[in-house]
Amino acid sequence: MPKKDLPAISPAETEILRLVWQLGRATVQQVTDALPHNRHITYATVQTLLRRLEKKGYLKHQCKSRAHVFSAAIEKEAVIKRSVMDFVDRLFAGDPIPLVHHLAKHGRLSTKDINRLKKLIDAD
Amino acid sequence: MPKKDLPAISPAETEILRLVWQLGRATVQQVTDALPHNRHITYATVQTLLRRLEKKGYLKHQCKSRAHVFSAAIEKEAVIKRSVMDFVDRLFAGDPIPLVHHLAKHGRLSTKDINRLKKLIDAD
DNA sequence: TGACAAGTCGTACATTTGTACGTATTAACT
DNA sequence: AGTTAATACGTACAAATGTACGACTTGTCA
Repeated sequence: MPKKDLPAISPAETEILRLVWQLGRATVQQVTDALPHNRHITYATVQTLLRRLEKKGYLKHQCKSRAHVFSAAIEKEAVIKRSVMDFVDRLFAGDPIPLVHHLAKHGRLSTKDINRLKKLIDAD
Repeated sequence: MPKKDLPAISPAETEILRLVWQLGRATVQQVTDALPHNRHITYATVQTLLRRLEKKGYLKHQCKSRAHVFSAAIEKEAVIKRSVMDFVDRLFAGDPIPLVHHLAKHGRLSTKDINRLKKLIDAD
C-alpha cells in the first residue's frame, strides 16, 4: 500500500506535473519546452517546481548524463482522484452533477461526447 | 459589463464562497455553522476569509444590526466558469472529457445521471 | 444604567507559493 | 588541456495563504 498522505499540490505544481505525465519522462528543458506558449516562466522556475514535486513525493528522477530525467513516482490516477475530489468538494459540495452540467452547458461537452461517455460507463 | 479581472480565489476562500452561495445571505456565524463537521476552523478564520472575499470583490455585505450579512457581489456562474476552466486547464490540458470520464468511472456519475445530462443538453 | 454577549477590526505569523538569480559542476568539443 | 554550453543546486524574496488572537464597540436585557 502506497503512502496515503501526500503533501498538497499547488496549482503551478499541478500544471508541471501534468506535463511530466504527458511526456512520460522528461528533463527540465523538455518540460519547459512543453509549456503553452502563452505561459511565461523560466527554466529555473520549472526546475524549482520539479524539485518541489520530487520532494513532495510526486516525482522521482534518474540522471541521464548531466541532466535529470523526471518521471511519475506515484500513480497519476491517484493524484487525479484526489485533486478532482477536492475540487468538487470545495466548489460543488461534493456533487459532481453540477460540474458536468456546467461543462455541458458551456460548449465544452457535446452530445457526441455524452454518448461516448455513456458507452464508457456501460462498458464497465 | 462587470469587471473582468478578479483576483484569484484560494481553495479555502472557495469553500467559504460556496457556503455563502448556498445560504444565499449569511452572517459569519451562519457560515461557520454551515461548515462540514469534520472541518475545524474557528469563527475568526471564517471571518477573515469572508473579509478577504469581500476585498477581492466576490462578496458584499450589509449591516443587519450588529452583524454583517454577506452575499454574492458577482455572478456565481462567472466564478464557477473561471474556476472550472482553470482546473481543467491545469490538470487536463483543457480537455474536459477525461475529467467527466474520471467522474463516471469512480461511481460519482451513474448512467442515469448521464441520461439526465443528455436531456439537459438536448434541451438547449 | 450597567454588565454581558455578540460582533467587528486590526493585526499577527508561520508556511506555502510563484518566480527567479547566480554559482558550481561537468560533459563535450576543439 | 582549455573553453564552452548545459545543468544542477543553494538561495532568495515578496506575496498569498491558512489560521487565529485580543481589543474595542454596541445592542440588549435585567
